[in-house]
Amino acid sequence: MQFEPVAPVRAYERIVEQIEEAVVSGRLKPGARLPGERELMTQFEVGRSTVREALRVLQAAELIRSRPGDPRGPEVLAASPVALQRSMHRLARAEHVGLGELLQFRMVLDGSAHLLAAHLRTGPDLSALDEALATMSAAKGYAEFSRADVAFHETVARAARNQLLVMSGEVVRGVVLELIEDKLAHARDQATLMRTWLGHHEQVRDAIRAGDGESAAQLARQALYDNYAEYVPEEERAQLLPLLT
Amino acid sequence: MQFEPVAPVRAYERIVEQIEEAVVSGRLKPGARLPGERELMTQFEVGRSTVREALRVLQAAELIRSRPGDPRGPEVLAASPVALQRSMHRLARAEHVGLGELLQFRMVLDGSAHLLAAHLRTGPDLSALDEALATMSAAKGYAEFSRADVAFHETVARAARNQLLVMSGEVVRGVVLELIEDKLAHARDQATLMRTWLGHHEQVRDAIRAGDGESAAQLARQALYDNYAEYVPEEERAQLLPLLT
DNA sequence: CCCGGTACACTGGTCTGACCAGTAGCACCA
DNA sequence: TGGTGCTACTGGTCAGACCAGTGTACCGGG
Repeated sequence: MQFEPVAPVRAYERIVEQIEEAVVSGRLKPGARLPGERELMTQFEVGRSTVREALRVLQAAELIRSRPGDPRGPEVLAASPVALQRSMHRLARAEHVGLGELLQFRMVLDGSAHLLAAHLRTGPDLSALDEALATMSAAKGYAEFSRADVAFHETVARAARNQLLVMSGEVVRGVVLELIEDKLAHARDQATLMRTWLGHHEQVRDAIRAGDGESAAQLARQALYDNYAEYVPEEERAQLLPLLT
Repeated sequence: MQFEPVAPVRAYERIVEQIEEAVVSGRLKPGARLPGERELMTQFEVGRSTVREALRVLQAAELIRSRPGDPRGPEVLAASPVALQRSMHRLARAEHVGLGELLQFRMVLDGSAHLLAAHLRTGPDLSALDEALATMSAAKGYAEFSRADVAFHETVARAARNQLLVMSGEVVRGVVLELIEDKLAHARDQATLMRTWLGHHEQVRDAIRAGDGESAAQLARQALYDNYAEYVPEEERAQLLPLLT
């Protein structure tokens, strides 16, 4: 016979549960408004501090947002990956996940996304890719180019028809960039960098158009390796190689 | 010239920042204790409710845990993926991420983990795999078998030397199982199921031992497809096929 | 000497009531 | 009609209080 540890259930937790259930199940749609705190405390029959702690938790989870002065009450937010991103970011820092692992993970995700995109892409996807490329080549300045680059990757991930891939990719991309953005900012020749990236992406686009998943994945992984591996500590670089076969 | 939206910074947020920084940077190690709430309110020079809201947020992020009555104060927790899991779970439900996407994502992660494991595995990894298999074949009852199965997958992921892969795998596995556990529980012949899984895993183990990454990845993905595809809605099943080449 | 029980100081959880800065919406005015 | 000032009300914060429950130090009995 196995028993489970028992912990007292706090009042604010019950409130979180109820509201979270309503939001996550879709009963409360994004943009909808919760009653104000004073109203909630009569509905739940608790003190305001208890209501507030519950709202704090929901706010930390990016489920709602509340601003002082708004008589319409706290707003229900659309699901977004930023909570996921925060969690992963924290975990990466706390567990001392190095750039090597991060890059390896991104090679896996991006590679798979490209593979799937090549097989599942539709006409509109291809147009979107062309458009993203055009934006990239028209970009002046590194900041703008970087935004366009993100858009390109998102387009690919979307073509792969998998939101998890889109979001995880987004998250890891963010964490990777955060770790090396200072190094990138001081890169000697940003113009050359941008031209190289653009060339890479055009190759990828062509492979996806041709439906050649293996090539697309291969190109994506190789491009990541070529551009970022120099920032990875020597001893971690070996574990990236199996992904380049 | 670009401006950014400005939002007032709440007092509790500043507290969260300070404590989170201390925890995530490792200045406060797991097991360490924070001062009690009354002590914190004098240190931060705020009221207790403000301190409490900050602690609530940190608690929701699984960074600390506090129990009433403990004179040692709130405890700093070790980094764990459960916060990540909660975020992903919420997102999966709210965005209506279907079983198809989930399974696809898991095929990507597990496949890559197996590929890497085959290339990077060491002697102890192989022993651990053998041990996990022994536990599986000795398991009596489905619950025990399932635990051993999880352990096997974790061993593989660990052999791949990538914590992100380990954790993401864990998360997705959890969500997938949650979605179909009821169907699985009523499966007609659990004994046969278990025997099939065991056979799959032995093949995988052999491929990893042989260093044949492609086969290991292939076997892992195929096994997932064979066992779970029947629960995936017909129209989503097509997008799994590109991963089975 | 060790051990089980007890008292106590203190913890976090919750409530009440209050004040403040700041907002949305409305009535008012030009 | 279009701007403008007022006002009711919001969330953020504080102070003080009570309670159930915990850890520990103390104490008495074996």
